Amino acid sequence: MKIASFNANSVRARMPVILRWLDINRPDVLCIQETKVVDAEFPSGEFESVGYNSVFRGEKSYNGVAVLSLHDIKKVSYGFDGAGLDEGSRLIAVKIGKLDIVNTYVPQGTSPDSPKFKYKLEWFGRLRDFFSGKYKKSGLLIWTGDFNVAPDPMDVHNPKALFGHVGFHPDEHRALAAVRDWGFVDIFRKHKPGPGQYSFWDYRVKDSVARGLGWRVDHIWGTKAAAEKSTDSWIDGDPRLWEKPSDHTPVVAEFEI
DNA sequence: ATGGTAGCAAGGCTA
Repeated sequence: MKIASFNANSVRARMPVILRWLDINRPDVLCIQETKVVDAEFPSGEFESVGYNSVFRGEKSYNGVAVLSLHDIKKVSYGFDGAGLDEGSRLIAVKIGKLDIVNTYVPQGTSPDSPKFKYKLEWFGRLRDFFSGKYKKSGLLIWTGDFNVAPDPMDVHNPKALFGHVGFHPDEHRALAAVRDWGFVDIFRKHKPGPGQYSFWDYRVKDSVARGLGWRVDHIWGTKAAAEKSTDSWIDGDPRLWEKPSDHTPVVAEFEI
């Protein structure tokens, strides 16, 4: 089973990139964030025509999450409450085969002095409660998506300069670690322990990709049982270099399931 | 990288 996560920064603007990447890689599951589209306009027909089922929850202009799969997508729920009345467009949970999969677009936080930053920290707390209330630590659970946090100094290109910035702030590290300590393993890091591996390069930084000015904020984590089933994980930097790219690129993990 | 680019949607917000 090959599972991938991609912050598309608009699913409609990114259709050529997504379809090209699906054609090359044929993942069993693709989790998408920042779809930026209401459900009525989600391009499910285009995905279906290339073999992918899809479930999704979005809103106008902002946020939005989706899961595409070659297989049946079961036990679909939206947001922390399951119905999507609260945070429906940032969290979608599914079951595909033996794997429970939770796809999140964590609030970005804007800046540490913003109310949105506090909201981001609280969001991680609600997410931990969501996991502890709905899943077993011993189960086969994957948490993936844009976490909007680089967990470790090696996950940013300049940890000294960026320390304390949104995305690499000690309060975020504590909040993320509290979710991790419920029972998650960083599956990418299990397979690729070295530095310099990024999933996001800011559009606003000139030649950010060529100059290596990236961040690793997109993740595939799993319970111990899921991590033990993983056989490899990598970041595919190619789509960030294609025409009309997202500012993120896909992260992938394979499982012997 | 305190400036810059991209997306949505039609001006300003979000990232």
